[in-house]
Parts: sequence; C-alpha cells; structure tokens
Amino acid sequence: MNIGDVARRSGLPAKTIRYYEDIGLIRPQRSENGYRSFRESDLHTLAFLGRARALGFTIEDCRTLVALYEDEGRESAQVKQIAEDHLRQIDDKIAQLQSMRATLDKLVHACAGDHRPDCPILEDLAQEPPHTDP
Amino acid sequence: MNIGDVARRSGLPAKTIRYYEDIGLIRPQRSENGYRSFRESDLHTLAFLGRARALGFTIEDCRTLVALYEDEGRESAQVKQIAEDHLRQIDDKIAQLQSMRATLDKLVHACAGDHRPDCPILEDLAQEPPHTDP
DNA sequence: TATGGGGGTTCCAGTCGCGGGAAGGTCAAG
DNA sequence: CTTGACCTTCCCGCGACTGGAACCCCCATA
Repeated sequence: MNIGDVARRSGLPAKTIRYYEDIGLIRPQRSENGYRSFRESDLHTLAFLGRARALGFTIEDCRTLVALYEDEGRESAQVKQIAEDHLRQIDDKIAQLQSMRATLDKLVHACAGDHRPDCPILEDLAQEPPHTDP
Repeated sequence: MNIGDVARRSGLPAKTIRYYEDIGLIRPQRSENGYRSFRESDLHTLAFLGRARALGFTIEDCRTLVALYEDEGRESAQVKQIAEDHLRQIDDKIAQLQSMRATLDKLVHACAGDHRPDCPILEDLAQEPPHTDP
C-alpha cells in the first residue's frame, strides 16, 4: 500500500502519516522507487493512533500505548494509569473552560449589544483589582 | 516603571509583556538607558489583557477588545459579538472534551488495572471499524 | 576602585501536532 | 510524448508564549 491508500483507509492525512514515521511511531518499509510501502499491520497501528489521538491522548501517550499494545507482558494497570491521568487532565480542562464560560455568559447577558458604547464586558475587563493599601 | 514592576503589578511574566510589545499590543516608552518605561495606562492595558486572556480570548480578540475599549464611538454590539463567538467556541470545546471524557471514563471503569495484560482500553483502541463489504 | 548582584536588553530556539507549499521523481493512461 | 495523479524531501508557519545565551546598566559594599 502506498501512503494515499493508508491515508484513505485510516482517515489520517498523508502529512500526518509521514510525521508519525518521522517521530518513530511507525516504521513502514520502502519500495524500490523510494515510496513508503505499508503493510496491514502499519495500517492497524495508524488506526490505533487515530483513535487514541481522537480521545485526546498526547503523541507521547500514544507512543507508550502502542508499545503496551505490542507488549504481551504488559499489565493492564499500566494502561489504566495513563488513561486515568489523561482523564484527570480532561476534567481539569473542562473545569477551567466551564469557569470561563460562566463568567463570559454572565457578561454577555449583561451587555445590551446595541449601538451605544456602554459595555459591561469591557468594564469588567478594565476593572481595577481591589487595591490593598498598606 | 520598569518591566519588573509592571510584571509584579499586572501578574504577567516580563517575557509576556515584551512579547505583547513585539506584536503591538502595547507601546511603552523608552528611558535613556534603553529600558522600557511604562506609564499607569500601560499597566492598565496589561491588566486588561491579562483578564481577557484569562477568559480565553485569543490575542487577536484581545487586540480588537483593547481597540474597542479605547474607542469612545464603539457600539456594545461589537463587543458582544466577539464575546458570543468566543462563548460558542468554548461550548464546542467543552462538548468535545465531555465526549472524550465519557468514552474514556467507560474504558477506565472497564479496565481491571491489575497485573494481567487483558485491557479493554487497548482493545477499544485496536478495534477494527465495521468493514463494509460491497 | 573593583566587584558582585540584581535589574534590564536583544535574539534565537523550542514547545505541540501537524499543515502548506515548493521543487522535483515516478508511474499509468491516452 | 505528454499529461496528471501520485510520491519524495525540505523548510516555514501556526499560537502564545518560555527558556536560555550573551550582553548592558546601576547601585552598594569591601
């Protein structure tokens, strides 16, 4: 298989696939003409990577996950650890976004959004922090 | 005020402040010795930027927001538009993260996390997509 | 007067995960 | 033989900084 075929079948852009080879996530063979030659197992790995990335795992997590997948002697605890860490990171990010969202939503609702210049959004952003006098 | 002072008072790293000058968000004056010399108004703009960034606005949004803030003839509708667009983006991102979170959480709970190699997380990632035969 | 330390300055490189585009080689069809 | 669809490598750019090197400035102290 050439790169275009695996791109279509894995759903990953060819650029991404080349990049994954660059950073050593996959090691496709080469044809005589210099083209990358992918086996079914490469495609499988790429699909694995695509799904891991879709779940938000970093490239380094993906590297570890692929290694664990290929390691018959792995312990599921290792995999779970990575997933739990990532889950926590996601939770943190969601919390942060929800906090922003709450503030922003309040401000948006407080703003008339008409032709006049008065704007609670700008006023909030411009707000001096409470000045602590010594 | 030197950069260290504004850094302390605005809560922004000196590096960030220099970067903001680089990209034209602020235009501090210079002392004879070449040091940046910040006025209270610069500090105020930096604090504004800090709060806008904390709400997740992009630098380009911040540039526009500062311009609107300084424009007496602005219409609050312009500000609200930016905020609403940003709010939608946040909502999209939250939804995406929650979808990841849901999948990940299911997988984490399905995984024993012990010394055995069997792992539903890896199995899910390795899963072949339903093959559509023609 | 030397020196030490804590400011400041510029510039360059790196982060993360690719995407765009140039310049060129390869291959099958018409 | 040419066209067009592939493929290759290479380098630059994104966003919003962050780290570090190499250097300058200023003040206090020995």
